[in-house]
Amino acid sequence: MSKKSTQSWMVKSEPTAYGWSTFVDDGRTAWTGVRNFTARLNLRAMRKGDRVLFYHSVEGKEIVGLAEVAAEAYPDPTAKEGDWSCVDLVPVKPLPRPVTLAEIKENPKLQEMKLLRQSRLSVMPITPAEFAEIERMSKTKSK
DNA sequence: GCCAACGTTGGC
DNA sequence: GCCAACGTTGGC
Repeated sequence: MSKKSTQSWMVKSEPTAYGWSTFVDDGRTAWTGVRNFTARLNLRAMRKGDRVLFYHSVEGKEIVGLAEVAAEAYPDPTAKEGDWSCVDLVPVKPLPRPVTLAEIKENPKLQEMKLLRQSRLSVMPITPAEFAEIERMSKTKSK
């Protein structure tokens, strides 16, 4: 039998539009509104149980929590035209402390992250090494 | 099919 | 508020 591999991802959201605390209050949310082909590809590659880092863009500019894919890609009900997808996410836990964009920029191990390389992408894959590093940072005091 | 113009995102 | 990066659109 084969062990299911768990992929890691990151989604970005402006906290004024939809922040972590609202997400926690909701308990579950459909990640709708993505209108970018690369992001759509990533949404469709998500598998139930995959880990998803939740990043606050514009205000905060930090990774605040961990979520999980609860439902794989299905047609985005908010799309009036075009072929767009969404997934369902559930919050798992807040990070012990947020990991800021500034810290990520300073970490040599995280220089290849899409967050830095392609700042406009709102749904992106995270490598296992990057995920582990972010997890480690979140358990360590910021300077 | 190229490329200039324009719109959007998101950091600063 | 500005601007860089990037995606999309439309003229040719």
